Amino acid sequence: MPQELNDLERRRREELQHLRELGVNPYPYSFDKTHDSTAILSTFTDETAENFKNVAVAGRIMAIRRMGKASFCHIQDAQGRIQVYLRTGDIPNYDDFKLYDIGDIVGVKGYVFRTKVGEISVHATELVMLCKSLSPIPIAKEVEDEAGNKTMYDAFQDKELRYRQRYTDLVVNPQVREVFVKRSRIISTMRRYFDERGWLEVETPVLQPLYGGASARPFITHHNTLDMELYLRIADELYLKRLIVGGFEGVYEISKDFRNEGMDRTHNPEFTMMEIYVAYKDVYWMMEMVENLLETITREVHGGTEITVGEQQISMKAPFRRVTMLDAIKEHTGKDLRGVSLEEAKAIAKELHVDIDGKTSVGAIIGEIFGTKAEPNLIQPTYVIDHPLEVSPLAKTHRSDPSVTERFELFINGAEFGNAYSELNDPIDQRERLEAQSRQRAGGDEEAMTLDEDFLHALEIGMPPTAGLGIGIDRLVMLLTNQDSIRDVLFFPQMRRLE
RNA sequence: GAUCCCGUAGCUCAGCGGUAGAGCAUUUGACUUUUAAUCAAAGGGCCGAUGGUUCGAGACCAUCCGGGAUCACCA
Repeated sequence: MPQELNDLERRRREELQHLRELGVNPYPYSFDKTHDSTAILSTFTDETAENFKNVAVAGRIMAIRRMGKASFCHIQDAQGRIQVYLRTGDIPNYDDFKLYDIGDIVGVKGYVFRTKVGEISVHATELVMLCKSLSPIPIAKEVEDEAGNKTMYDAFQDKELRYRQRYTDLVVNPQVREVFVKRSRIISTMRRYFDERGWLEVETPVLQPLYGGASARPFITHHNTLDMELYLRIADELYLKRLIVGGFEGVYEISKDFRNEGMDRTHNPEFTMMEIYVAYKDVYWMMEMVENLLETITREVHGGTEITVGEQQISMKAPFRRVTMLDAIKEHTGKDLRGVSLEEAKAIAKELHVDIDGKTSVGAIIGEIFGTKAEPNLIQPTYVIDHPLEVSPLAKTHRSDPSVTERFELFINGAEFGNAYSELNDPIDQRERLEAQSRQRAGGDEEAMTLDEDFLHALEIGMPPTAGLGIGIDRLVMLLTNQDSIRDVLFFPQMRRLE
């Protein structure tokens, strides 16, 4: 990439050449580590020193302090940092060390000791270059005071560079690594929870001839051989339900969905969704499963159920509060919309200054009022239930109220974290609902669902009563790692192409 | 898509009409337990891009490129 080298880059290439002339391979094949940095730091004591006479550590040089005939450096491995002490006479290639830079990856063999000031360090008897770094990394110096507070000097914090060069970010900013380790643990805990209950992890098409299962605009692509348009999936739902039709009684998928919409703090065009469908269950069973799942994950990641998110203290302990959408609106606006006409609903929306442009049904207006007036206030985990029929085309009608559906959305810290239904399995009802969506589509609503004849055929074959759920994984990770931008929980967030 | 803010050395930033600056990093020298190591010296910049205003622009104006925040849409 860099055609024109700056001084620093030129110098490093000269050092590389110099090493080669000395017969050193700057890119050797392997190195036998015996210890991680933290394994040494956490177990070394003056009494156990005998066990540390012969250790081998490896990592990236993050700091160098040269004092003529002796030098210190810190190397960083996947676990942390450890100091290395190099002294002329103790290693044969001490003179080469001046060709080593911050950013190089080295292997060190030696014995562990404690310096005058008390820092546990490796006294090198062997020093090996494992990878000469040609492009300098930002230097961030970290100081720890007596109280253990760490101060970062000159941290690498330009967000654009951090996102575009996540590898550099990960090298320089150790706390970034933590977020992604937690992300991995959240997903693996969820997977284990499902697997233990016998639900099957499956994979369904990303490239779909029709898209459905959510309201969103898709990415469109083209298959050359078939000469047909394909859509990147916006949801997994319709394929997973086909598998329930096929006889699986519990299936889940954790994978990327794609939505061709705006990007901001909480939206990336590709994002990770978990969807699960369990036969013979309903949405009330699902609520108990989800609160138990999220409490389990929170305990696994935090060691407890209480978390801090921004200014908020949130308890992830089950059970979560349940409230109907109409009650939630009444609670936060004082307005009761039970049984209102379209005209009355419009009047209330206007009174509440809620923008309902393009909303043509009572249900859609109720959904809008809820989203604007009630949702932001739902800080502690709350199941909002009984959504209007019109905004829930894939959910079963409520068993005791035909105007609403058996559905919940889970809200935490004012944002949605999950969406679940008693899945609609009446094929005639489903056809009518999708036809209504088609009419909205014809009326110009680009996000209305398409009519998928094959999906309807599957329902005609017959799907058992089923509970289904979707959880946005990225947002769950944001919540449990206290990050306020989705870009900070994605290794490589979408960025505009550079010139 | 709209509004506001930002773009100066490898990194973090100052400079806001008058000869491009600091700290860290880099180079040279000194230093065999340092830790933002220290001490002395040096190098390093198309000031995001293109136009304009001006005797003179890093700074003021316009357009564009990139980023951030808020809003709209959604998960």
